[in-house]
Amino acid sequence: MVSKTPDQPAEIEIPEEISGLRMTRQRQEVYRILQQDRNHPTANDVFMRVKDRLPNISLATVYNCLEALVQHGIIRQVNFERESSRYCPNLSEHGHFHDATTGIIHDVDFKPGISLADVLQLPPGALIEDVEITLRGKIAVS
Amino acid sequence: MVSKTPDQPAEIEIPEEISGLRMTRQRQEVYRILQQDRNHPTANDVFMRVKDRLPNISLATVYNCLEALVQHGIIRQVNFERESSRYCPNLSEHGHFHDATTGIIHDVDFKPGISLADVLQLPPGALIEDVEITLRGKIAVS
DNA sequence: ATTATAATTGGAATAATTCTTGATTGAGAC
DNA sequence: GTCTCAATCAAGAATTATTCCAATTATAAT
Repeated sequence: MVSKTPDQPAEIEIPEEISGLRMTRQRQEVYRILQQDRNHPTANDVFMRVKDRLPNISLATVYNCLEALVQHGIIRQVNFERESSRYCPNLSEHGHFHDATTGIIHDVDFKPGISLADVLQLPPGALIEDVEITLRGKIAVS
Repeated sequence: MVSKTPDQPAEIEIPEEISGLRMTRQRQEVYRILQQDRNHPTANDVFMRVKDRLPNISLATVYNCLEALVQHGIIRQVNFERESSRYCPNLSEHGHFHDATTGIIHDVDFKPGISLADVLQLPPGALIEDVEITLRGKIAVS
């Protein structure tokens, strides 16, 4: 797995509180990693990386932090089939394309001006709270 | 959980072989239940129901049957968040709306003439093999 | 400083699913 | 009909991601 994170990443300023969530040191570091590693890491991926800065952090805490961030709408949880959940700081409405060849997960945006509700025949009165669009396939080599 | 299955459902004819998969008794009964119970049952739901006809079947066999049917494109596996997988005999391209109030899962079709590839900005060369669209929300009472 | 509240930790527990192994079945050859 | 072989099935053990729990630590409020 290739990481694009530079050795000395520009520090990301993280406020003490986001959306009413107290940003403890652990939550800050977990969030920072998601900002830096855009490859949709799993909880365990985050755990391994966060230990560089917080050697005593536990996996349970990473799960707790991720859950708190998800609950407060600061990050999103992404599921592929029955694999480990992955986490993503991109809050815009978007889907994910999972390249079966490389394992890379690409964010997929809607074409401009299009929303999912425009193209689906939803049950009458349906109020959507959450959407998950996952695509799996290959990228043809040209 | 309410079942809409009548007590004496019309028997469904199931061929001996579908898509090259030998339709054993166990696979037939598992498939029959999916045809009859359109509420997207879990493996365990299927297991409990199939025992009426095959009292000696094991849960592992239900999993094996479901996997074989999925592999051969006879049914689809549907995942919601990290819950148990559910299974669905509707093979047309469609999504699922999970009503958080009732727990009911509704199939959601595309508006006529629209396909997902029309509305997404896919990575160049992407060949989609599988799509999963899951919506979660509530249905407003009018 | 004291108290109350919330967060963290490490390990145990859970639950869905998969794996393993041996028994059974069924289709075709004879 | 029965023999053979591969596929399938059954039962329980194993796995794995995740959650829970109880004890400790940190933070905030008074």
